[in-house]
Amino acid sequence: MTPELVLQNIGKHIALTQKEAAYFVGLLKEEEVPKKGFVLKEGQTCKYISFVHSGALRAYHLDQQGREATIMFAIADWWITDMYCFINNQPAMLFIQAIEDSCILKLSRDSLEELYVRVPKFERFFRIIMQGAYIREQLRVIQNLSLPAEERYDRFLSKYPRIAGKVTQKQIASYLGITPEFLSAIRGNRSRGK
Amino acid sequence: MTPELVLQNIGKHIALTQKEAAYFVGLLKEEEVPKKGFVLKEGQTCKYISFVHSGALRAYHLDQQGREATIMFAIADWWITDMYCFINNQPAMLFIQAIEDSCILKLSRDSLEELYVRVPKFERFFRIIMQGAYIREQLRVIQNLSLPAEERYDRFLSKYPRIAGKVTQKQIASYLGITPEFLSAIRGNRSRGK
DNA sequence: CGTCTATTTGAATGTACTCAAAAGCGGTGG
DNA sequence: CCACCGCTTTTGAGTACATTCAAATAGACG
Repeated sequence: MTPELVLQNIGKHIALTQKEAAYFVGLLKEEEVPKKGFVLKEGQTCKYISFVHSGALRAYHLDQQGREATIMFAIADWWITDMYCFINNQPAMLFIQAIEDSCILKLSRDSLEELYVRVPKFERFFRIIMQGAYIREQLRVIQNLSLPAEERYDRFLSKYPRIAGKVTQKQIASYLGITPEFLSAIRGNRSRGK
Repeated sequence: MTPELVLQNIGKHIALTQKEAAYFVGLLKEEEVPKKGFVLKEGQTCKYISFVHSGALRAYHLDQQGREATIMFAIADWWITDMYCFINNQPAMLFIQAIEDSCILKLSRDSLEELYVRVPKFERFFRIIMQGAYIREQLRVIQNLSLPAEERYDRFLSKYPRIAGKVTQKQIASYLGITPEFLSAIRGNRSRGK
């Protein structure tokens, strides 16, 4: 796996010298994750933030009644982790699982701290990443509060068409906060024209 | 109003020299906002991110049916803005209104960009602020998806006791994503011991 | 092929909403 | 200081959106 994609991802927001790029790449750990393999399980220490080089991952939370709530999907060119636990060194609340065979680049918390010191431009890079993540979550909260399930489904499809093609309806339902049965009903109405 | 509180807020994450602090303070614009006054209205350009020096603000979104969804509350020592619109120069989606007489310090987008260039430590500061905001929103999404209204209410009270004391039930209901009538019913059950 | 899981369908149920009206509370002006 | 007005909160009846449970069908994978 060449590090081109991740360097390109970073290049969208900051410019690195050859040396800086080489140093950064040296901090990354490659990992191949087979479909259904776990990058993180609840209760483990979340040591890494991961860049998805190829494939697709899903982060979800299991509640007391054993129901899954999908927190996010990540396809190629996205970053994913259990941010709360990564930052606060807490046992993970989330499972992160491969939806298809995937290839990721992991950056540990310690490496990241070192990176911030050695190449402060990365403070900017991750400021922009965090900002984007915050905005997306906030838009999601607004939509969850103010739109009915059917419209949330529409918006999901139009906002994330590439993801929609890779995941099951059950997973979409758990992202939208509804049951698979109800999502099926929504789709049923729709195809019958009403 | 002395700038001590905001400097202390920043001092939690980065250390500034006298000069840097003075430069930063020079970028801020003070504003007194009376109870029920607006810091931002939907459709306006959101030019500022605001630090709450005293008082309390509420950000909310109005949907097509005219229902309010409360996005966040901010009391002294918090930062607030319509982040999506602040960052992307879009017309505001949110109203930001004072819940009580408040005093805020506003930092414009242009000033902030300049600040990032002149004092790059602020990249770190806002990286940490954004990170915290992202984590809070993500936890909120998890709880909205996996907890019933009654438990979300409990958690709100225990997580934000200082806010709970300042706001109406109607506002709490709109933060939790339920109607005021239903929140009232929850509270009714509770006081009757069940 | 056969097994496992995802999806669909339908009936019964529950959680939360709407609408309406009464009661409470806070602020304002006479 | 009290009376009134407007808004919040409570209460209740009827309703709607979404869930649960169960079973049938369809797809994916070894």
